[in-house]
Amino acid sequence: MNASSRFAVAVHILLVLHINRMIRGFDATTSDFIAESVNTNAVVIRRILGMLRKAGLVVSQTGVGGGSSLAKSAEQISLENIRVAVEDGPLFHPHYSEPSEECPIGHCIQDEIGGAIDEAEAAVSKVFGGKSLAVLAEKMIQTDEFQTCMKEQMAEMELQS
Amino acid sequence: MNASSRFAVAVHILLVLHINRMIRGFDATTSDFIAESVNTNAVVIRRILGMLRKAGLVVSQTGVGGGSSLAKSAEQISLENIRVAVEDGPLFHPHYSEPSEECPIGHCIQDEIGGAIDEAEAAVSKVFGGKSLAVLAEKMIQTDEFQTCMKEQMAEMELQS
DNA sequence: TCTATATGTAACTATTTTTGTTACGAATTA
DNA sequence: TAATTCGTAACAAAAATAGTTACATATAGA
Repeated sequence: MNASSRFAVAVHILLVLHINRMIRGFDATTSDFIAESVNTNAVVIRRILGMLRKAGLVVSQTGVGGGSSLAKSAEQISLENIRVAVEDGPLFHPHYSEPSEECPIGHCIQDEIGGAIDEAEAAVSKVFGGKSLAVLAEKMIQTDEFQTCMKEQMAEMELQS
Repeated sequence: MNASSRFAVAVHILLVLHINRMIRGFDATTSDFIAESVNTNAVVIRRILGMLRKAGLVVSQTGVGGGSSLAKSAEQISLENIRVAVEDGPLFHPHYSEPSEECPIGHCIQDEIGGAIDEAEAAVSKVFGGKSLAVLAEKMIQTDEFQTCMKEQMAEMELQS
């Protein structure tokens, strides 16, 4: 593996916020709730929520009844917005620890390879930029798997209340 | 930063092999020579050369006068060939440590996000697949920086012999 | 105002990945 | 046989990521 899992987790987090508001009618979702869905520690979730907050994708509130929710509509949030918010730096290293100054190749290579890398990154941005959280959620909601699982959960919640 | 620097180093290595054969007339280049250009340990270079060998991009020979050289023409080697040879696994994690089975989102998210990631990877492959080592080298050779630096080096080599 | 609930963040540990280094056997040339 | 050169194992060092505990701060509501 190459990159961190923050991107995938961030998408998961935002999907939970979106779906909780759309389907379950929650105004805000707590980091504990999200942590259970992702199956990790709530602090890990809060860390990523912090990055998403800085990027203006979510808002959070402390205290009773607090939690996080989307700062914009799901149509206005692209996967590229999410990626940029949580993955820092380029997809590929354009260089490494100081190539030799004496060698003509070491000297010039970084510009050449850098250009190719920039193109690749632009291509990734275009793909992710064209996919909104809303569309992703829509596709997910329509799967049988999701419908079945959601029904079970809602039924459980009814019983408990 | 996100990924390893192996890709950039591998491109550097192959450029050295190509240019040493084209310009300097070397049949094979030693890992020590490459290591000086990249400015790292020769074992690091041999490790990456091993991956490039497995991918059929270079051939190596032990013993006096040995070293490595390109297994194909530089026109037949694309940046994508190089990337695949040295970077394992996907550019992005499609998932992370087991999301909750009970949560409908954790349950379904991986397929949805996986599709987007596959598209992004395909875009990267296309960009890198369209760039050959030969074209990269050609561009580099034509820079003033390279020409100046190369002349100096060749002059030094004349003096020494 | 007091209490329960949540966040925000620092600090620390553990794990994994990558890189650097030493060492040495095997292959090759002269 | 001697001098090179590779291939690879073994280990150390460094960096990035993820997980955990702890606690100050903010908020809602009794």
